[in-house]
Amino acid sequence: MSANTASAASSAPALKPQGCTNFKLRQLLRRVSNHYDLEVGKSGLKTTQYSLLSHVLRLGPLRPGDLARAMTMDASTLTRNLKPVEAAGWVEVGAGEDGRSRLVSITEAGRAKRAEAQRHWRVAQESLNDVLGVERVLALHALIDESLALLAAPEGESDE
Amino acid sequence: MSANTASAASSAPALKPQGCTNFKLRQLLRRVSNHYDLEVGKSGLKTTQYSLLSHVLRLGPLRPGDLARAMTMDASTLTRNLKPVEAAGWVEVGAGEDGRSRLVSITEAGRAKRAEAQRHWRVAQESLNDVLGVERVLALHALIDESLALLAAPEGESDE
DNA sequence: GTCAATCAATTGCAGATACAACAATTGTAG
DNA sequence: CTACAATTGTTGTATCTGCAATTGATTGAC
Repeated sequence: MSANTASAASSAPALKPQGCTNFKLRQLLRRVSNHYDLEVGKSGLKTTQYSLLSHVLRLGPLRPGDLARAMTMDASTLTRNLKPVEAAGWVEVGAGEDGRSRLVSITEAGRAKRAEAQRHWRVAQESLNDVLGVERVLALHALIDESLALLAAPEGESDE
Repeated sequence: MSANTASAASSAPALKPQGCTNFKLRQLLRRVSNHYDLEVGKSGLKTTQYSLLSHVLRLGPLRPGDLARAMTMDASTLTRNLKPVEAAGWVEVGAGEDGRSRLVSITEAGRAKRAEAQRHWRVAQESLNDVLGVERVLALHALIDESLALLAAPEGESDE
């Protein structure tokens, strides 16, 4: 795996990456977000809200904490992101088993809105595939997935 | 799911990308941002502020609009992001030639702070290179740069 | 049975992001 | 010289983001 500095490789002069990965990612996200929002926004959903609804739909009723973990975001961020979506009646946040935990579920209106937004999302995704080229998008996805796996949460969910 | 993923797209019918590029990018940015912030934060700068300072340093005194364009962000975002950095005395926003335009420049304190932060940034970048592998980071940078070029701003910045 | 440690979620705080609307200035046509 | 368009930047509004501290509830230790 860690083929570090392939010794005397013919084509790998082992150049160091130039520029800041964080900044580059931010730049790209801004552009890509804008691209999706232009399309998904037609449904009245922000693309972030579409992602949120999709996760709640797929992962069924679940606790906020688990949802946040599944989406790789801070629990407090999720709490706030749920607010407008809940206010719109697209999700419900009810009581969980514990008195401390809750359960997030999608509503009927949420299902409908999500389905509507999905059509727009698909257009946006196809359009992105066209602009960037399917192979590039595939490569990007693969890199992101690999990177996410390597940058696992600081939390210890493995053995302990 | 399929066990293929041979990647070689020589003649394959090109499978479609799975998942939402926007969401994936957001996930990765969250993790990567956190990674940088843990290190750069030691200098008292957010990584975004480090990027801002670096651009002001490199592009010399320049107008907010030009800076925003260079950083691929909305002008209004820049206005606000400048606030805390200006309040800390790291940049100055003075009058431009026009009565309407201004000029953003880095201060001495800003230069010092940026140099300090740069040392931390370098640690974070090297660390990221280690965790992800230099080749992966290089590939990611290349993909991002290509994608940014293809997703050029809607504005007409043609001919130059 | 009581109290501390733990867990789940929220709130305080600070910043990042952008679209739309606005204000100020400058350029230009008439 | 005036009225209108174009340029430049900032606010209003809304959302996204996360760390630290807090609230509320459960569990574990004694």
